[in-house]
Parts: sequence; C-alpha cells; structure tokens
Amino acid sequence: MNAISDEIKEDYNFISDSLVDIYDQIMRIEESEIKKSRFKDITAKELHLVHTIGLHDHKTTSEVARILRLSKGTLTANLNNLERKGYISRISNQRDRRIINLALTSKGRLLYRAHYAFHRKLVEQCLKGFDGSDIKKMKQALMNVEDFIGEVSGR
Amino acid sequence: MNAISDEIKEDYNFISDSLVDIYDQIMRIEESEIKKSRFKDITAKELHLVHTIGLHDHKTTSEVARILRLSKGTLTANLNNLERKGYISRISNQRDRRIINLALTSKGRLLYRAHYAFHRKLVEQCLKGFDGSDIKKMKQALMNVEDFIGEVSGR
DNA sequence: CAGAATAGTTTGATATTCAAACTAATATGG
DNA sequence: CCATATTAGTTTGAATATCAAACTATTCTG
Repeated sequence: MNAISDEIKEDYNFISDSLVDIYDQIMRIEESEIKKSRFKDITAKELHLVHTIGLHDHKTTSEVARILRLSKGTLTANLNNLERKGYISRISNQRDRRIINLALTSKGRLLYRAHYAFHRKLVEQCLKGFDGSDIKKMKQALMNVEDFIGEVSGR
Repeated sequence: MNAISDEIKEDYNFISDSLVDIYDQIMRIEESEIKKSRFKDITAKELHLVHTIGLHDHKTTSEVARILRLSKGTLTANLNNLERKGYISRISNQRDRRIINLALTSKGRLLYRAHYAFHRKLVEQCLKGFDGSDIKKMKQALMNVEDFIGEVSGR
C-alpha cells in the first residue's frame, strides 16, 4: 500500500469516526436548543415525530408509524402526549372513518419551523465557504448514502 | 434573489432534509445488520455503548456516562446487561479501588470490529468516485459541524 | 350480506431512564 | 492522624416508553 492510499485510508477513518459521534451530539443539541425556546416540554423524539407529521401532509397514523418504525400502540401513546401538549390534532377522515389524519396545530407549526431553522443553520455552517461544485459533491455523497441505505434495507 | 442563490438555497434545503432523515435510518440499519450476524442480542443503543467503551481504552464508568450523557444509574444497568451477555468486563482498579475500568471481552471486540466495518463500508459507499480534494472537502464539512456543535453546546 | 381485512386504541407486561439514597474508598486540611 | 468532604459506582423506587396482542369500529370483498 503506497503513501497516497494510506492517506486516503486515514481520511476514511477520520470521516468514519467523526460520523459515528456527530449524530448523537446533534440529537442532544437539538433537544437542548429547543428547550431554551418556548417549547420546553418537547423531547428529541417528539421533535422527530413533529417533523415526520410535517406541515401540510395530513398523514395517517399508520403511515407515520411505518415511517418511524414504531408499533401502532407506541405511536398512539406518543400522539396522545403531543395532543395533550397542544402540538398536534387528530382529524377524523370523513371518507373512511377508520382513518385518523394527523396535523400540526399552529403551535406545532411554530415548533416545526424552529426545528427546521436550526437544521438550516447547521447546514449553512457545515458548508461555509463551499462553492457550487463543492455543494454538488455533498449532495452526491448524501445520495450515495441513501442508495446504500436502500440497498442494505432491501429498498 | 437571483437564480444562482436560489439554486444554492434549494441545495441547502435538499441537504438539510436529507440529513434529518438519514441518521435515523442508519441507526436502524446498524441494528438490523448486527442482528443478522452472530450478535443477535444487541440493540443499537448497546452498539453505541460498545463503541464508546472502545477497543483498548479501559475508560471508567463515569467517563463513559459523561460521554454518553447517561446518568450513572442508567449506565450501571446497561453495563449489567452487556456483562451478562458477555460483551464487556469490569476491571477493578488497584490504584483507586472506587474505580471500575471497562473493557470489551473478545466477543465484545468482535462486535466492535463488525460495527466499525459497517461504518467503513458506509463511508466508502458515500465517497465512491471522490478524489483526494473532494475528500478534503468532506473532512472540512465534518469539522465545521463539530465546530458548530462546540459553539452551540458551549464548547 | 357474511366474513375478511384494515385503522386505530387499549391493555398488560417488560424495559429504560432518572434522581436520590446508599456504600465504599480516597482526598483534604486542621 | 483523624474527621470530614468528595468521589465512584450501585441500588432503589418512581415515571416513562415500548411492544405485542386483544379489542372496537369501519370498510372491503366475494
């Protein structure tokens, strides 16, 4: 193995180590930042659930459970909490009365946007000083990861 | 706002959205991949703990609790589980007998390496087709994120 | 229309987490 | 050297989260 591939190997190790640790810290910071705001009663998991419910999708309970890989019972419990705290509302579906569609309340939408703004700030910091072609590379890297995830988890 | 910065804005949105979703999927895949191997009794959280304990560091219980931001009681419970399953061992410190140093058993080290190999595969897939300067950019982006995390969490 | 299938909730058991009390050992300072 | 404070880790009890299975209500299907 020559000097160049040794260097690449080291870079790979650096990137791999870095990734392993960063995510957990980001989750923690998301939660602590959100607790500094007016949304003190929200955990990282709930933030994630609010993000999944989304601004305007009106997804069903089952859809959200599938996306987050939670059992239906667990999701019901989580939704009860978020509803009690005033972040979401359940909308019963008139065309199929078995179905409950989920929506964010105005408070929930504020939380969603605050969370999104945090992520945008993170991305902006991450790509500070990058030009257009650098950013394309980053996109490519993320799409590669998505492909990898798709392959491993059987699409 | 002109066309170029609109495009950058879109790229930022893409990257931001992508990041929000990818991590959770990676955690899930890590766990499901590890469950396909001989290490069927390991959860993603335990994988994370094994990674933190590390191959040769012999960290103390308190150090690990601080790194993972777990209470000491929670960590004791987690360590009991991993010890029972044969992945870690507690080494009582002769110089200060209050201290317990943590080590992976040989089974634990095998798990560590399997997990690390998965991450390396992920990074290799992610950087497929990238040259040396692209990889430098990726490192820079990750260091920027680490800086951001440092700033927000007060170093 | 009867039975199968689906959406969501409830239930009961198990697991996770935390903070506080506790035990044992070491450090401190008078 | 001793009394006290501090530190490391465990135990305990309460709160919370999670799951699978049973259940209810509704819709689909043959």
